[in-house]
Amino acid sequence: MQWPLRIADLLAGKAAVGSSVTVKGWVRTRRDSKAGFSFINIHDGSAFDGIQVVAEQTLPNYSDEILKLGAGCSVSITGTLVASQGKEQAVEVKAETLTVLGWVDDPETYPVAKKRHTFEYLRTVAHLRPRTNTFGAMARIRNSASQAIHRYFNERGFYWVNTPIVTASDCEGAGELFRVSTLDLHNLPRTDKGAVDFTKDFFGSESFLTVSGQLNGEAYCTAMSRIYTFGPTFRAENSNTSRHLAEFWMVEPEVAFADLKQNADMAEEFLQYVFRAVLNERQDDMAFFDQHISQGVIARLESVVNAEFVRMDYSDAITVLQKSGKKFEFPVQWGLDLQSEHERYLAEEHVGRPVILMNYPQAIKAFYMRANEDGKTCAAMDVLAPGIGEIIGGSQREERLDVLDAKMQALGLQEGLWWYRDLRRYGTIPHAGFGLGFERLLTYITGMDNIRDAIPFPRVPGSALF
RNA sequence: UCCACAGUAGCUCAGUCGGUAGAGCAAGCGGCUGUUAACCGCUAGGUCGUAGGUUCGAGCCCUACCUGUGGAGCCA
Repeated sequence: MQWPLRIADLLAGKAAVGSSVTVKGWVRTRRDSKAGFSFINIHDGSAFDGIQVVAEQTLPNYSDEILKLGAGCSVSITGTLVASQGKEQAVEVKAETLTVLGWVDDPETYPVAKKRHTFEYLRTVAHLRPRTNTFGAMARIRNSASQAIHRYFNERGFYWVNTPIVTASDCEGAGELFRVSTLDLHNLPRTDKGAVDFTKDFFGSESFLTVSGQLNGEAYCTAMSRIYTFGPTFRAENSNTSRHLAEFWMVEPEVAFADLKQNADMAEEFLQYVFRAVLNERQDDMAFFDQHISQGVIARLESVVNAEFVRMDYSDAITVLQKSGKKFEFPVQWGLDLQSEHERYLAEEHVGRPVILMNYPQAIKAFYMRANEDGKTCAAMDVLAPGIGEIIGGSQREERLDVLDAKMQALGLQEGLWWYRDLRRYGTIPHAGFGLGFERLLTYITGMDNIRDAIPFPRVPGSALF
């Protein structure tokens, strides 16, 4: 199939000046010259910039259509690609025909006017916000990062595994789960004892939306050696912050025959790979974020790409915090989890770039993390990034059946997760992996403040609009 | 869930001591110009988040609720 050239292609010089081209897209602005022509800026989403179309008054529909074009109208233009006389662009299209495909029915109330809007307002018109500079740029960067993630793993022999969205185990980890059910809430089936009878439910048992693909991922890891998941994840926590979504995308690699050190090395290489790809592929969009959203984001990413991440043991981090002389709201003491303020101090002030903390106390980490020889800590790691805190959490997994059994028994998990236990009964191996919140990665890349602006249609407590 | 702040024109906001609402941008019309967040002029645009209450009188004071934002907790 022969695909038509996009505006990005025209701007990149893929059509010769003087050749006939067709541009289809949406009007951003129109400026008229009384010399008898109009400038129309057209965007089609293929690049940060649009292309300028010059429409002369000799066009048959000039006065009754072209002079009425405004932001949001869709058009198809055929004309000649010419060198621009203006300074802001190299080429423009001299229109020979301009067809209006769709008008804006009420320009005064068109939600995405030719003016600055707050992100807060644009969330209320999320179906139209991809037409703005910021959200168009975000959509392209999101895609670029997604593709880079798949490429990184593919080039290293990983298989992308599609783990289930619906799960029957409510013990995948901490966190509130969304219930999935077809039972009639107004007329629930009951057991003899009066409890809800979930054997009558669609799946024959209580079921939920997944909070992580990791446990299923481990099953494929212990056969395919290197796998990763990249898909939606759901948390029903009532978290109202700029860093939380009820529905978000998570990347979870799982590597057989790997230990914690290799896991940390992978996390670093992975982040650098993705950052480098976005910096290369989306220079136009990154320049916009750097200039208008968060000054210095490009330099920040470049420094992360070029510098080795600092690695630090949890125990040493505690010492650093205690010796910092800073007054923290929450106590710093070995055995306690680190608070946002502590993580921020370590990444932003003490180190100044991403830092990988390793070997946390077992008691504050998940049951599947491998117990260390000291009997107190486990092979867990968190990658802390300046500005957002924890961006990656991972660990070497507990592969010893007896050690895992002891932990699962204490939590009452061995019945529901019998199959997870089987992975240690049948050819167990050392393995490790991590989880990365994709939208958090995007806020870090772009410098956007609110995670709701890093996903097309955000789902948060109290809102599942669009 | 907790704490704080906010809700006035399509959007962003101002509104003094409680006395029946104003600007900028956007929009419409006109002017000017190879323009580029164009510029200049004119016009239109409001049940002040909702429901109660206090008062002769509420955008303003009080109560409740709703919604949004920031921070905390939980986490990715």
